[in-house]
Parts: sequence; structure tokens; C-alpha cells
Amino acid sequence: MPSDLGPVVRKLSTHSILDEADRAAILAAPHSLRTLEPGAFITREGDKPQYCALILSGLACRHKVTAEGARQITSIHLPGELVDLHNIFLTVSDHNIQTLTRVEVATMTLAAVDTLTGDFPNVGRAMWIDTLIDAAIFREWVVNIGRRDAISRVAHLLCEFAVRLESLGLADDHAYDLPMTQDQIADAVGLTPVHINRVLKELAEKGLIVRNKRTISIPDWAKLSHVGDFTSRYLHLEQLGKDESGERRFFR
Amino acid sequence: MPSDLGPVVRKLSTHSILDEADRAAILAAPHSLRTLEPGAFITREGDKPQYCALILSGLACRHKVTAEGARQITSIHLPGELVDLHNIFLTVSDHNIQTLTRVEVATMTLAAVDTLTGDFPNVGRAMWIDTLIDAAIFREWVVNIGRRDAISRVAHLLCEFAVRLESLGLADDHAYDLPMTQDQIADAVGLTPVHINRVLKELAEKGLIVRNKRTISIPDWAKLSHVGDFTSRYLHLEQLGKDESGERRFFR
DNA sequence: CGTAACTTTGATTAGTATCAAAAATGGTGG
DNA sequence: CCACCATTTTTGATACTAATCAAAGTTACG
Repeated sequence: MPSDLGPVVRKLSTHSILDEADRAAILAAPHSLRTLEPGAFITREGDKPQYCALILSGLACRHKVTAEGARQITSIHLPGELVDLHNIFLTVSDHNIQTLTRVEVATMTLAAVDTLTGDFPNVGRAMWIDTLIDAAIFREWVVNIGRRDAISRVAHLLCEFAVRLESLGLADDHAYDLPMTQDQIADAVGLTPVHINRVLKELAEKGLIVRNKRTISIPDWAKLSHVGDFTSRYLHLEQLGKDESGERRFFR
Repeated sequence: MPSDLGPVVRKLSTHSILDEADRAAILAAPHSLRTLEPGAFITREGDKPQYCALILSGLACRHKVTAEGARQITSIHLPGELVDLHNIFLTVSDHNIQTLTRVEVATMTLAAVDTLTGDFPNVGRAMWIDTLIDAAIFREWVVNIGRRDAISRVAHLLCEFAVRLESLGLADDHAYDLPMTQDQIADAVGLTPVHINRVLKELAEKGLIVRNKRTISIPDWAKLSHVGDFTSRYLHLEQLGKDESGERRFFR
């Protein structure tokens, strides 16, 4: 797999079945590469999308800023994720996409995406599903922010990261590096950074997480996921392997 | 237009360009009708979708319930909306869809949806875009719940309803019937019903809204939308009419 | 008309924000 | 390699928004 776009195939394969031709088409898709420093904007609210960016390595987030100047992160994105699928079919972007770490992005022209989705229906379907799963995560964030208290909220976020990173092979054994400041975590869960600090401390004191700089490890998954009221259903990682029962959803 | 499915064409047409054949295909799609009482479930979390429901009249909502038993509504759906597009391509539903009023739903088989999206690429694209706009609304709700205070939050919700209902021709002059209890409004914005009551009172006292039973009217749009920090960009109603400038997004 | 559901009001509490400042960390250039 | 500076984390004290608890009105409806 000599292409840069391997992470995309890997990501789409977490939820969709791609055949050899599909994978080859993705890997062969024309694109260009850029490396962005932390804090760089991939997309800005109000932009008219000209190309489709996707993440090859590093972390990025979507966010919006209220009139009061408060920032709310609406999602975090990991390697392989096609962040601009939420923009390119709409005329104007309604949110910002900004890097959290140094990020390698690939950008494809809209025409290239069009070719992929048009000529390879499985790929188009996989991309649609990808955006549907993003939407499922947004819904869960609405619930998390709307109806869970601070401790649960943070615990839930940490669980989500663990599962998503593991599904991409980027975390082992419920331990991972979380290169976000407490300020950014606060903006992700709708709290203040001071309170995040206290909550992280409390989670650590209760033995629910172990912190070492920005590395998080989860000694007792059952406990943390219970506190965070976390179930991974909304991440839809169980799409595959259901086929034998005739419940295959890829009916195309 | 002798079909039941007119509202779907109307809804999709708020953001997508459909030609005569596309519209005809939608209107001719096989479906069955049901009328549901308020509080009926269209879909339940954990369901494996067997068909695709859509709303012809009335209001429905998506919601999830936390382990603590708190409910969070993640979106409200209006006539013409294809609520099950978020489920049918995934193996298991991650949320509930429940009626708020008496609702007429049409249900299509998965095969019928498949035919529509496969044989009429414009329709498939329009449906994808529809789910992308749903996702944009979820994002805005994350921001609303995460970073706005109670008054702004409720004001924002009322503005959203006004614009969405008007875009479907179901409200005039910034006045509309909102058949939701204060309990339901609370679950939509992540507050308690008692506080919703106080906020509505305050909005009325400030002249930002006029309430008459469950009818809301907005005497000064500029004021309410300012309080609610509301801009309609995220609803993506401006998809059309941009074509002359060569910025057409329907590049398929 | 009676009853359940919903709305409204009041009093108190709890959870998180805010304000302020000290300690720790991580880069950077000398 | 160390000194310095900016950023981030941590802690403490206080304020405030919205939750909770409780009960009285009001409305809708069979």
C-alpha cells in the first residue's frame, strides 16, 4: 500500500465493506499533501469549500464560536477521517475545522471525490455512512453535554477516545496519548478549564484514570464507562461481521 | 401531485435541485401510510431498521435517555423529513424517534430507498445532503447547549423553529404553533421544565415573544435572534440560486 | 364536570463559573 | 545545558445560574 491514503481505507473499513477495486480507487485518488502546525485552520466558517481535506495523522476538531466569544468544539477527528465531507456538498461551511496537533492532511479536488463516489458506489456509500456516524457522534455529544454532570461528561469523552483510537489501532489496552489541553477539553464538553482540572483530579483520585502528562490510561474500563454512562453503540463499529445472518445492510 | 409523498419533495427541494424525473420517482415510490398518536415510537434505540419512515404531517423528535433516566432530545422533525435515513444504513439504531403530536408517517421498504438512491443519483445526493444538514443542526445544538445560557438557548430554539417552519411554508410572519410541552422543550435544550417556564416568562416580559397557549409569535425578529445568537447559516437553506456564479455544488 | 396533564410560582440548594494567583511544564535562544 | 518566558495546570475563595423540592393554579379532555 504505497499510497498516502491508507488511513482513509482503514477508517472506512471500520464500518464499511470495500472490495479490492474500491480500495484501489481510494488509494489511487489524486490528492496533495500538506503538513499543518497546531492551531491551523483547515476550514473556516463561511468558507465556500474548494477541495476536500482529510486527516492522515494528528488530531483536529470542529468548532464554532458564539457571539459572546465562547468556543464549543463539536467533534474531534482522528487519522483517516474525511473531515470535509460535511462541507463539500454544501455551499458554505457552517463551522471551523482546526488542527489540535501537527497534522498531515491530504486534499482532494471536488472532482476527484465526485469520481470516487460516482464510479465506485461502495465508496460513495461508505462515505455517506461515515457522515452518518459523525452525525451519531454529534447526537451523543448533545446528550452528553445536555444531560450528564461534569464527571460523567469527561469520563464519557475519555471513553469515546479510547474506543475510537483502538478501532484505528492507535491505542492499546485502554491507554492513549491525548494531546489536548484542559482548555480544549473544556470546550469539547461545555465546561470551564478550571472545572476540567478538578474533574480530572477527581477521576484520578478515584482510580478511574491514571494521568501521566497527557497520557491517559484506564485501569478499570468497567468503572470508567459506568461513570461516563458510556456504551459504544453510537460509534457503529459493529457494522461488519453481521452479514451471515442475512442482516447485511450493504444491500446495494 | 396526487401522491402522499409531496412533503418529501418539498423538503428536499429546500436544499437540492430535483428534476422532473427525480420528483416523479419520489412521488411514485412505493410506501405505506400510518397515523401515530402522540408519544408513539417510530424507532427505538437498539432496533434493527426494517423500513424507512418519514414524516408527512406532525412533529417528531429524536432522543436518548441516560442511565440516570434523563432524556435529551437531539432534534425535532417536521413534515417531509426523512427521519430514518440516519438508521437504515446502520445495523442498529442508536436513538429513539418518537412522535410529539399525532403524526402521519409513510414507510418505505429499504429496497425502495435503494432504488431511489441507486437509479436517481440526484435523489440519492439530495438524501445525503439532507442527512448532512441534520448533522449541521446537531452541531449547532451542541453549541447551543454547551455554550449558551438558558435565555439564549431557548431563544435560539424558537428562532430555529421559525425559520424551519417558514422554509416549509408552515409558518407565516414569524408566528407558529409549537405543540411541545415545556417539559419537552426542557429536554431539547438541556434544562429543567421549571426553568423553561421562567425563561419563557422572561422572554415574554421583555417583548421578545408573544405566547398564546402554544402559539409563539415573534414581534421583533432582530431582537430575538440577537438574544438567541441565531443565524440561519447552519440550516443551509441557501443551497439554491447560487448556480449562476459557477459555484454550483451539484457537480454530479 | 372530574381528573390527569401541564403550567406557574416560591423557597432553597447544588453544581459549576468566575476571579485570582501560584506552581509546573515545555520550548527557545544564548 | 541553563535561564527565561509563555503556556498550561493547579489550587483557593466567592458568586451565580439553574436544579431541586413543593405546592397551587390552569387547561385539556373524556
